Amino acid sequence: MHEVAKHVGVSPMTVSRVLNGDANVKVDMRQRVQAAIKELGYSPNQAARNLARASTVHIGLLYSNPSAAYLNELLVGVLEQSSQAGCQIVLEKCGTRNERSVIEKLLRDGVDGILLPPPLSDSRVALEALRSARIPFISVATGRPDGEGLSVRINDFEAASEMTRLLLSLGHRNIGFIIGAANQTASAQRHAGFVAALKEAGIEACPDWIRQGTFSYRSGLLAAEELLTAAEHPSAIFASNDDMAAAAIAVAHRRQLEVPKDLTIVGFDDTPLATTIWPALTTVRQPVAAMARKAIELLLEEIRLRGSGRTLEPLQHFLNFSLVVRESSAKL
Amino acid sequence: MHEVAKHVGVSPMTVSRVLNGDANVKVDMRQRVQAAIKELGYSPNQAARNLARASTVHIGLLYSNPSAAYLNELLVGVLEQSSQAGCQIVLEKCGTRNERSVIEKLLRDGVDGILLPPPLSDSRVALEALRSARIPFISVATGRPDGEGLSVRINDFEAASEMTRLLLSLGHRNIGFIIGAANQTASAQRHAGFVAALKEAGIEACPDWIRQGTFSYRSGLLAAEELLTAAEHPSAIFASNDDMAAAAIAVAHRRQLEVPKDLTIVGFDDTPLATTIWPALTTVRQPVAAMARKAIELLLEEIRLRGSGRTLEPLQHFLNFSLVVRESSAKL
DNA sequence: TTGCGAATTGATAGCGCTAACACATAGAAT
DNA sequence: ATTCTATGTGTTAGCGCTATCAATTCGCAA
Repeated sequence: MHEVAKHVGVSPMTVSRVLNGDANVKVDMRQRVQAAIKELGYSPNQAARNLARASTVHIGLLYSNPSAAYLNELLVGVLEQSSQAGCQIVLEKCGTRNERSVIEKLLRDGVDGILLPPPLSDSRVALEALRSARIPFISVATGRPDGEGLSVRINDFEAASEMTRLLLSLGHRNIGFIIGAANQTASAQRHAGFVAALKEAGIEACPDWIRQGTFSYRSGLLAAEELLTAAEHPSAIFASNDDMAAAAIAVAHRRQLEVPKDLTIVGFDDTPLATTIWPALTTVRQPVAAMARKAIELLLEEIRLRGSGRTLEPLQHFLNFSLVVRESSAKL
Repeated sequence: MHEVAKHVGVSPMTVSRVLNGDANVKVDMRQRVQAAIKELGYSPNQAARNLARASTVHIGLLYSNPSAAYLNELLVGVLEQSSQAGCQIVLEKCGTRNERSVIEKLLRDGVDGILLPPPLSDSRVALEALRSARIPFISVATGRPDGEGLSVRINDFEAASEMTRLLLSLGHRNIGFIIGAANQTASAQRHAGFVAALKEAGIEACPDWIRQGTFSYRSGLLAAEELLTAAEHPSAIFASNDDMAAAAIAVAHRRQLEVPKDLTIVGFDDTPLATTIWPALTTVRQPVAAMARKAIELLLEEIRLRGSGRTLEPLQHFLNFSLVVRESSAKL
């Protein structure tokens, strides 16, 4: 840092201020410092920053099994960003009934903020507990209505619409849909996106071909069973996540239906499962690692701001999804 | 730390020495200090240690997609241990052909040690590159013969034997086996464990019912297809990992065989997939998170030792596996 | 007994950064 | 013109720990 300071001809303190985004630095000063930082390839020593600040930021990561599919990629993103930002992650597993007590444990442990992956990001109890504790938190991949704190997500509605349009473009008109867990807002948005895209194409969604699931493989099995039992069944099934799509494939195979020759099946999320099974799933890719990184970044900003009395305004940060076409979909 | 020092009536330096396992501390002194540490609930500030040591230990974690099943749990363990130990993790993804270049990149980035999860832990190329670079490394879940550096693993042979004994105890005598990828030593050990347990029960393994797989779902599909096509098929199939077991279930269902009523299928690893599918897999649980923690711990020790010229002797650390009985297995 | 090396402990000086305050300078208000 | 405030920058003093070397103690041979 001294190098940088000398190079610009200022005191190290000014460099520090630039690094920490202090408001009281002249614009051209800031730019000169940033230029020097880049030129010298300087990167701050996190250990020293933490030591000088006399505290390391601790971020609680509350995860629960149901979202195990995300966890993998989420952790990759969290690990990257946290080691880069020099904050510590406190992992805590939590069931569906003990959110409150686990959150209280994290608070006792002195975490400075909490990261909430699904399905916790949609848990009323958890959100209530966090809000009343007035601790900064951010939810990942939730579909909560705007204005309720920080979140990082993709546009589930748009993603589902786009996937539906893909199915339509493949010639499918009779499309079955398996809705996700009712308690997760993303489910409703995906469902709405599906219906909207159909309507856009002048097709009325057939209620018989829409089944409620819970995001679990088991629920996918049941839903697909129903969809494929009818004398006349859809030519394509759009499941709200990969687990249920995988289940649908299993059911299809049991009924001697070839995928994708006799039936197109697509999923959502692009979890490892999508490429494990055969045929590999056509699905919607969520950039979970990137979402995790962004979430940590925003959360740290919020924590820093709170420390100085201010606060980040409610913000939904959207990341781009993408369609991944693999072997489970085909032209009708 | 000063508190502790005052409490014992020594200088902080002595406390530091105890913490770092310095050899030159009298035994009773060490004990008094440790007692005080425990009594006062003192825990060292990692940021300060890293700063004072003028360097943070960086551990490279080289992962490749094929082992995605482990990754999740592995990362949980890595995250916990690394934040506790105050070292930084450098994640690096690597394909099957570019091990060498990725390792070189990690070395250029200045990592102090490397953690090798499967299947990299069995890659000759990777091991060779690491050995010639003389960098500390540890492999997780490899079956390499003894005397080749550090590793943390379970006893694959024993685990497979025990699972086989479980199948035998359920009354199965005609047991099919799907071998794992030929290039991973754990595959051979699992296979050997299976054969040994059969022999122990006075049964000769039937070559027709042993198929080579590659740990992939796809290979499991092929192998199971062959095993179940024969007029007389086994009453149980033991797949060397969960992916292949899941594939075997899919094949069974396609052939209208109920699992476990008509066919018992068991896996190995207890990946998330085991509980995703239905019926949930009876499998062997590897404590991957614990293995990761232990690996980080050993690796740090080795790095520290190398710094002072010594070195940890080649060591295979074994952790306990366990059998997890779920719905995919039943009495004959 | 004296002396000497080894073993053990203490004192000092930072590691790289930032909080807190001190100090300029410029413009606004009086 | 004088005082005041806001803004920008520099100075000082650590954050909690460890490397290094100095100081002390101890055991034991001469």
